[in-house]
Amino acid sequence: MSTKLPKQVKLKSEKQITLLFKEGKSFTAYPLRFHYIINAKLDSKVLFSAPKRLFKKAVDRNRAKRILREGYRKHERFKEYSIHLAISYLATSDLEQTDKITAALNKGLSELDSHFKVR
RNA sequence: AAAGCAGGCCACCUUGUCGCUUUGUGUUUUUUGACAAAGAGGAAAGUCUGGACACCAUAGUGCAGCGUAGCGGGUAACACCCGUCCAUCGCGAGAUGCGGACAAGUGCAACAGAAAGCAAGUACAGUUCGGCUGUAGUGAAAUCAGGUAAACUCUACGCGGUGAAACGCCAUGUAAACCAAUGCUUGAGAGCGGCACGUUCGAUAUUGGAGGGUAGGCGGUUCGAGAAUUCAAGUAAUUGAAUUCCUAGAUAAAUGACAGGGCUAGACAGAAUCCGGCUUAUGGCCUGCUUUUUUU
Repeated sequence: MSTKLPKQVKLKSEKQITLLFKEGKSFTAYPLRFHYIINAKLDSKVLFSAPKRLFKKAVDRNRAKRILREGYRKHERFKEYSIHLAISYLATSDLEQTDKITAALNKGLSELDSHFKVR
């Protein structure tokens, strides 16, 4: 596995997304919120979101999602997991502090790791 | 030099590594993987306007409604642009536009005045003896072709609706629903945007076909009122000709990260069918001009 993140890995289907947010489990690692479904039949797929409610400008939404995607891209192991994952950015500002965000991302991902291993 | 006016240009640059989207090359059963090229804006924004395009009838007629408004020109079109007159503002460079019509009708008008329309009328003079005419007096204006249309109104010109989630196709495909043809009687009702006209369709039967919803894919979709350069016409907006170029095309939505250098900081801000404009947000550079002051 490499550090690539091609199109196929993104979660796109509207049905699967609504299922993920409705049925999936979730936890928070401020300023991020993780939703996930673990199922052996699933391919690993991920989506990143930044709500329009909190980020009025499209530039900021793009930036938040790019930071998350770049942080996730470095973690190769998740691409082999059978998981559908959504990572949402739920703070209003502080997009400049990329360190904090990536730290939160790492924390959340390691927590997710533990969840996965329990299964 | 300071303050100001107008116009134009740029939108941090660069090297390396990793990563994203599209296209091409070539490999492979296919996928993956490889290499190469290209990859956000001047406002991509607000959705305020004018079109193209698609469907509803080839988008019709009258009324209503809405928009525009000196004059001339430009344009696919416009509420936009150019020229020019006028008005207002500014010492000025310049800026702004609420600039059609009050010889159709209705309405409105501070103060003054008898009176600013339906009711009156002071003084003097003239007189064809009629409140007929003139002068004085108030006022911007006095019985009249005064003012006012960011008052109703009138005139001229323009305007049908919906909006890329339009629309066309593929695949999946259960039922009374959908479509076509034939037949039949009443023409209920529907397209139809506010009304009327007009026009198209139109209930139940038979036969044939495969439609709608949901999820998915392809097209529409980026070659265009296109860009650059030169020449010509025009005061200009703009137009014509020649040559060259192809310049984002995503779809839970592609441009990012890390490290180094220049100068350490680098604004507003992210395409979503496509063009013309307007408006708003915003960093910097340049050019011309105006006023004031100083020096020669």
